[in-house]
Amino acid sequence: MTSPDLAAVARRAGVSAATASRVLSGRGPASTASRDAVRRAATELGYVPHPVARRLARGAGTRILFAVRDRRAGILHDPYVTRAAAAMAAAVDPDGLGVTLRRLPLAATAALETIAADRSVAAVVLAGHDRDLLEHLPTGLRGRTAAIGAGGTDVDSAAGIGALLRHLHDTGRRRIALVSGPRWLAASGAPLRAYTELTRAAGLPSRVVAGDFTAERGRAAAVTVLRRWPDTDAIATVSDATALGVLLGLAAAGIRVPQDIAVTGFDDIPLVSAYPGLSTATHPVEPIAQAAARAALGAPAPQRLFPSHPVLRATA
Amino acid sequence: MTSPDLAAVARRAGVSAATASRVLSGRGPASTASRDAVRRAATELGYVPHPVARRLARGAGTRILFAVRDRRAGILHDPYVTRAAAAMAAAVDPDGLGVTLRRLPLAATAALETIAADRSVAAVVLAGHDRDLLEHLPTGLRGRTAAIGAGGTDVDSAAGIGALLRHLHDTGRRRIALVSGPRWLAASGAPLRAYTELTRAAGLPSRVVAGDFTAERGRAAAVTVLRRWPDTDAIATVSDATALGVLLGLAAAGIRVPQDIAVTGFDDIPLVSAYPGLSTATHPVEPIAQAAARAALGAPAPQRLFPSHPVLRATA
DNA sequence: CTGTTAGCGCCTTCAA
DNA sequence: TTGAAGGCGCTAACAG
Repeated sequence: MTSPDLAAVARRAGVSAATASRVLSGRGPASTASRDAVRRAATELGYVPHPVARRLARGAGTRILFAVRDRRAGILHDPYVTRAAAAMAAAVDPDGLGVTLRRLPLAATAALETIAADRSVAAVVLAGHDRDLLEHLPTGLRGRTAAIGAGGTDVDSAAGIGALLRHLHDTGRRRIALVSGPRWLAASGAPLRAYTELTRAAGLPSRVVAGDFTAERGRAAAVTVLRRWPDTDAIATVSDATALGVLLGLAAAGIRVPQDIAVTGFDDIPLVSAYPGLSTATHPVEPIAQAAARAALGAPAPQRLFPSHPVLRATA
Repeated sequence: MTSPDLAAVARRAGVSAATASRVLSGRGPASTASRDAVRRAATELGYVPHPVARRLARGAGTRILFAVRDRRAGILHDPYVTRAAAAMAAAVDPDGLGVTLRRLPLAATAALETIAADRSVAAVVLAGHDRDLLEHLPTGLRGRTAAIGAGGTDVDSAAGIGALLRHLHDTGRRRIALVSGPRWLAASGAPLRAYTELTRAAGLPSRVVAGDFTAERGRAAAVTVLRRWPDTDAIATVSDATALGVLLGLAAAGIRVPQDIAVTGFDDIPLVSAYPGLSTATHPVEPIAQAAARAALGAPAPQRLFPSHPVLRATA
């Protein structure tokens, strides 16, 4: 009842364990004859390599570490993070690997050194990084690290948010505010640049408030916008959560959406955007996370930037 | 720069590797003297056991498999699943393990056999199971499997939903419908029983429609309820997603919430329940998932049933 | 292209 | 209580 090992396969195929290993792992040469013999023996015996033994022998780890840099301890409960983690956990299943989730503080260098020394870690997927972090990766992590977000596998947020901004402009909005992402985050750059370019090109005023992807900050941002620029007629945000907070803030102030102020989100999270009829743009988190996991494991990255499409509903 | 191995620790402590192993793994006898010597040597060298080697030697796997039984392929994108998976991924980090996510078809026996034979799997956490599945676990999985939901670690949904139903009754609702979970799911039983008991005790009519935790089915269920029992004055559901669908369905029919019909959800998902002001009950998914993961790994289960508290907002 | 020989790092009988 | 020896299952360097 115990599964056969490599030796059994080799014996049955009439070759040495080394040859069987070469054939089955696809590393190293092997004649067609022995290749066939080994393959046949393997299927006949129902041989399945032991992933743990394999990893140990190769000196490779057995898990992907999804490291999320953020100042909030609760970041690991964030829908974006949980979705990405789950997608990776499903993606690495065929490889016999697992996924571990860990938060990194903003000053993450020391933590990365620790990770580099952890022999159970096969590869690392980084999120919430800034430029500096990517450029100063520990030597031991180079070649087995991938990033989700700016500089790595990412959604084309500039295109998605750009399209929303253009829609706002096309529908007559002229005083558009943006609730952006936090400054410490590299990924905050692209949407901000898209906004800056568009407002400048269209001769619109620039009204930016920094958010942090939470609804709470969105709400506060809405208040700030109303106070600083009372004639604002649209508020674009960089996440559905932020947009939800903005909606709550506007509702509390008795402002009608979209009549008085239009609102857009970003992410198109199914349950979140459906109810308020949030106008937003898609964010294929799962494919991105899977691509990042594969890239971290050494697969050639087929795609760096995943498209984002506007989804217009009721709020803009 | 390469980390020290057990042999190095043993050498420095003046004992054999076997003794060092016994001390550091906490298995097997060791004199106080050698115990101290080994411990000191280990900390001095900054020794960290190699998780993969350890697991191989013990014949244990390196990952927890979170197996979710469901008929929908998209179940792995469900917020409940992703939250649980992420929580486990964070929880097993200290053990050097990882988490893998996999869907199981309703007829899951064969899949479980495969899992039992997978030597990379240290333990299994099961969700979406029915009674039969738990009772017919493959031998190889017994002792290293835990379940989330009925019969395992679970939220006290009967209490949470019971409290909501009582609230509905207390506020004058007398024709309360329930959109339940799917019949093939063991966890659907508790809320249904709570509903049945309450309606019977209060002499109310029983109006049950089966849902499946999706908003789409919630919407359909609302339509069904309106058609079959037009005088319904409250609709309780077993998930926020379902409740959202119900809200959308009622809105489409021009029905006012809560004036005409009150609506309750279950889960209290932050972003989801906030905007419509959904009245719901809490569901501590993360603690439950962590407890299940620990239980699967052999830790004594400290708690089987986690409390659920009603959260009253605008819809009921 | 192939087999032999050593590991990978730890755990676990077994005899002392 | 301890050490020696032999795995766990597979891979990699090295002759041949």
